[in-house]
Amino acid sequence: MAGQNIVNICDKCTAGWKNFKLLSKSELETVNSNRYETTFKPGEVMIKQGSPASNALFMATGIAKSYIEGINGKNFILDLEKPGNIVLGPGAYVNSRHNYSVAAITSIQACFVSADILKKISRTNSAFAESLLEDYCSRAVRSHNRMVSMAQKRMSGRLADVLLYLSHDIFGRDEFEMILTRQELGEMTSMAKECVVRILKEMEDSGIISSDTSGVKILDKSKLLNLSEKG
Amino acid sequence: MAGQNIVNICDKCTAGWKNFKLLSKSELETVNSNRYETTFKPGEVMIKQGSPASNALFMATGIAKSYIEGINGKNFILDLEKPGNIVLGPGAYVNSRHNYSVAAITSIQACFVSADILKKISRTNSAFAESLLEDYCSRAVRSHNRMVSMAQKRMSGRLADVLLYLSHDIFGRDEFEMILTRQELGEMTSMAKECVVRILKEMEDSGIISSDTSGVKILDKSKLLNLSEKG
DNA sequence: TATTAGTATTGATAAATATCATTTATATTC
DNA sequence: GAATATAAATGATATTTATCAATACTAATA
Repeated sequence: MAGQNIVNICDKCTAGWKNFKLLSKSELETVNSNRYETTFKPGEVMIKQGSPASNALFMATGIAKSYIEGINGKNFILDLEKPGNIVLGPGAYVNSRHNYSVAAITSIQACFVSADILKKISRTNSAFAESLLEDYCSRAVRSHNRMVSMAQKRMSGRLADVLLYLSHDIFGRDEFEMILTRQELGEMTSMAKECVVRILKEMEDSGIISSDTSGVKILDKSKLLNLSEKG
Repeated sequence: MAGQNIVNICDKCTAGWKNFKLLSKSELETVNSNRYETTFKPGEVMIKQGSPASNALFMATGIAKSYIEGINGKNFILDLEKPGNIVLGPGAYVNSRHNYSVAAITSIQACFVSADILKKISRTNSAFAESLLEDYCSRAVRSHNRMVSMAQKRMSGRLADVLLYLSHDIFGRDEFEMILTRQELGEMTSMAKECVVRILKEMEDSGIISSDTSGVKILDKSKLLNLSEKG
């Protein structure tokens, strides 16, 4: 088994996927004896778009980005992955290829588990299968929200959405480390990095946030929510 | 049972969802005796965003649009639904609410089936559960493609994508009836209806398509593909 | 047929956003 | 600590896209 044992057995892993508790003892043992712990440094690619979707990825620690390698080498960041997340892209059930890449943003500890084993378990454990459905569906709902944000909001609204996402869904705090570069913020919001800089400055000038390269603090959440809603 | 019997029993329905063949005789009977056939006129709302996700919708004939009612009454069209499609939005596995609306574009014959019954069957029939996973995953892959299209392509590229989608995925022909208004084409591509008009005209002027209000014919598919790729 | 409502079209203009060039800051490495 | 690379910031400008206003078209209906 590769790497140091950050998680001795899956059911005791502090970052265990919530749905692992749906597994029987023997199923858990199967998963446990077929997982590969790995660590990643910031920037390292964990899953490569186009490669066979043979493994799911469980995030134990750190933050990663799921992103599509699009046109002319431009990326589009679909989502951020945090501890407790399972990353088993939809390609696993479509063409057995990863349809997006995943790369480490911070240092990461993670486990790879065979997608075939998870699929097999889902065939005999219906609660587990349903939990996979719930996972895909949650991501679908979030995708839909992203699409509306992109289609119907102007830059400040889209950037407000990402700041609220970081604050609420990733860090759970109003003050957080800015783990994304301006470039990456642009790849999440469909805007040029220079525009990210300008809009952040505007938000700072109007007292909505305080911000430097390394962190953001939300000073006036209601104004930020207003920006998000008014587009 | 409401409406006239366009589909006598589900396993014989000519527009049957491909995954119905995974059901046992008794499961099929359960579905069959708990479905409600309905017809819709163009424009009628079949599923309303925000309402309880108590039913799935099976498309028997006609074309519908799945759309999110977004900001300031603006819609965003997620997808078109054609015969053979099942529409069981992801909300069914998230918060039991429909997270988007579905409305008839053409005249439509469809069946409603209880979402609870489908969920229940999926718990004992793992092949059926897996087919649901495949369905959600296919839609996820398409969502991702849409997002890249919106984020990284200019208007002509996005509109090319929609024309190719209509041609390839909905009609299966190079010449097809234009069932969407310019407004709706804009709601699929995130552009103003006036711009849709102008880009269509440009495509016509450059010999890529011929087009009038009622129909489109793709004259030069390679140029259209090129537009789609070059953004 | 006249009327009406919705849709499509067109041109002019305004607004939003991207790009380019340059400078400054920050971090990393030797 | 100097050298280098990467990211951030800034201003000027070009491009893209939306909006507005007006007109033409189409289809349904009284």
